[in-house]
Amino acid sequence: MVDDYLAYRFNAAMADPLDTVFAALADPTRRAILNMLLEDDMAVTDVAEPFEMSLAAISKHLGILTKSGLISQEKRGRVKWCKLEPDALRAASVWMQGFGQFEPVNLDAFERFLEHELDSDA
Amino acid sequence: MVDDYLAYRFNAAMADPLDTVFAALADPTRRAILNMLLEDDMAVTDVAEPFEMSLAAISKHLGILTKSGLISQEKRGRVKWCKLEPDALRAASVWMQGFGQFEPVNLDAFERFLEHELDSDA
DNA sequence: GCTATATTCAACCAAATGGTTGACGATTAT
DNA sequence: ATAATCGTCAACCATTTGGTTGAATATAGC
Repeated sequence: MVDDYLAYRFNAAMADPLDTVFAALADPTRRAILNMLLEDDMAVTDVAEPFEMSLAAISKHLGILTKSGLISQEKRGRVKWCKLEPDALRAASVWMQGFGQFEPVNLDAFERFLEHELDSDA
Repeated sequence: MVDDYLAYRFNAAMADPLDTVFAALADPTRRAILNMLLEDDMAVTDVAEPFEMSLAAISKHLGILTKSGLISQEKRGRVKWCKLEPDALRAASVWMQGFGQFEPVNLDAFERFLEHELDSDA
């Protein structure tokens, strides 16, 4: 049907992208990583440096972020570069817009949130 | 310090609101519930009706949504009314805006997403 | 060819998540 | 008073999550 052409479907095998994106965002370590990548692309080791957990743990977090599409990883030589993929947030953002007409972004509030994130996570 | 006055902090006891909001949004059942409440306030039993799971399970989901602030519950008589609280999304929305200047909401895309959500979840 | 660096893999663990069922407390209706 | 309805609680279960450690696999440098 025409509907199926426009509104693509998910079978049991593939999870709704919103599931994985929101789940990825639910972890403070992962949000902190996204904030770091906002500044610049980074190697896995460098991403891990400020955190008090093992490199393997960060590697897992990066894997989750990659599966969700929020970042991409490209291996050049022996280092794997992590790059923010902000487009992946668009679906989630669009979904959220349905729940109220938010006033245009308040930059003060945004700065406070960013600040809090960096303080408490990194 | 002045900073602490403006940028309020979280101790180990209280979780970052973003944690709970994003975690709440990561579950398709809970997103479907939010979509239902977008239409109207509903009693717990009525929320549960379209789902293929127990009332107790839905009650738990509603508890999680309430803790996250995404909905509120008010008991009148023997029925507990559930009400959408879209303000809780604002923090998350603001946080997400930091990751790219999304073009103004595309309503076509939004409708497709809503449609997909309703089809696959309910 | 060795050695150091970058990253992942595999096995394991504790805690959290999402569901079930059955009993229970409140409230409403007969 | 008794019965039906609304919703939660408690105990349980399987699976997922977020972390650890130690070994393994590239790749780069000497």
